[in-house]
Amino acid sequence: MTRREPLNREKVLDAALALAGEEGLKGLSMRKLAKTLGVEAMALYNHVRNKTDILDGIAERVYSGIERADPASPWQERVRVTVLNTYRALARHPVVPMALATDEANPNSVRALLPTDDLIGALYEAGFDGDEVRQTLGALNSLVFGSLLLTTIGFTLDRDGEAEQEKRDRYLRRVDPAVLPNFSRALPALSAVEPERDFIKALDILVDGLTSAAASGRGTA
Amino acid sequence: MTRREPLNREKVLDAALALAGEEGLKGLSMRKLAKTLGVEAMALYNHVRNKTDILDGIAERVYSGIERADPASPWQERVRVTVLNTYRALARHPVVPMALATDEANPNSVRALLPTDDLIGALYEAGFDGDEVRQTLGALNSLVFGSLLLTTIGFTLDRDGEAEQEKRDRYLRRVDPAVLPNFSRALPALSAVEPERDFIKALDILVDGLTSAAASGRGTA
DNA sequence: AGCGTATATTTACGCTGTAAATATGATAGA
DNA sequence: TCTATCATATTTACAGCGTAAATATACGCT
Repeated sequence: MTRREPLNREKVLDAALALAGEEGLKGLSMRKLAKTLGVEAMALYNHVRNKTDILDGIAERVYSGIERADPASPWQERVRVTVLNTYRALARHPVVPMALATDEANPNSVRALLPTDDLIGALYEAGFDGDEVRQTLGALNSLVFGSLLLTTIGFTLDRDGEAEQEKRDRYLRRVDPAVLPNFSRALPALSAVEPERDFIKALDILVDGLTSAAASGRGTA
Repeated sequence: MTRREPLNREKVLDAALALAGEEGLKGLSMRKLAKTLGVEAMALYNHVRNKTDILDGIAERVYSGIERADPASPWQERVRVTVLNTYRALARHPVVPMALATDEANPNSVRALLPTDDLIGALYEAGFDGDEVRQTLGALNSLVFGSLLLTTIGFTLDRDGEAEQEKRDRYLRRVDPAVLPNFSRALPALSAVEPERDFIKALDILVDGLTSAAASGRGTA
């Protein structure tokens, strides 16, 4: 009976990310998490302050995995790439936007703020002032978060194994064309096959808008 | 001792909306809700199927309160007004976007889908096809949700009475200008005084982008 | 050998949603 | 008026949650 090697913070966060990936945010509990590690719940508290600390940890980890844009590229490209990389990193771990949206987590490290710093840098370089930077940053973040959350919800498996998707279908099939004519016309096209493609289109519209705003702001065009 | 008049679904939903407004989504529990109604928790189940039903109910109620745009106005205006009215209705009850984002609620009634139907109608009128409608609708919804969630989080009171805002301030004051130069330059401007104004700016950029897309799509300009 | 230290477990508390059984009280019919 | 019915409210109970506190275990070091 050799003693298994002890737990540590990284292993706990690994397991938490994995469990949350399978069972969602609500499915991530200290007891279940401990079980996947072959340990009792309270053992986790030797490596992690509390559950919030776990959520902060995985948020921070995912944020730290965001690839940074080439600092030599023009500011529009830097904005586009940074935001898209943020989207992609978060899309791989939908728990993170969910935990942030419900205020259960906050990425705390400086490392996690680097992409935001890049973004702000690009916006300053475009000629925006502080207020415009805040407004634009908010718009970009909102689009990322909103897109991720909206595409995430409604696709988890239910307890009894029925996919939410089926329930949603059954519900949508009831839509009365007389009452919601446009909605029912659009129904067949409404489920996005490639959410990222849709996101990119919206992002491009936004970035184009920023370009015009920047140009007129500087009187350069 | 006159018998008090009985509960009903509407009163339960009223109280739920009020309690959630004061204590947030996590603070809304069956027991606390019952207490505000002077009743035991299980009494609620005579008027409401379960907690999800309550969340669905308040979501549906808030969605039903969205003011509809003038159907005679041009499609851009209809999009703008519908989306803005959605934002305003949800901003009055931040629990609703939160519950939707975490998949704890779904507005189920046809009445709640009317604004979306209006929106889709406007987009079809602009000349978009089904895929473009889905993509655009997603972008608009994402912006609404993202904006609301991002401005909601981080401003709730903590258990011990310290405002999150102070904690955030303390944290942000640590930001090292050498590591995050752009971030720390933008810091003073980063807290939005009027989130709705920022939202409108982003919305306008998006709607302008849609106008161009619609025009080029039809070859009208 | 024995002590200190890091790690893991046990037990317990107050909270959650809600199933099931019970109690209450107003109303309708005889 | 007495009683049966029925909607409503309460009580009790259970499994789950996060985590504080006390306890147990086992390793490295002197």
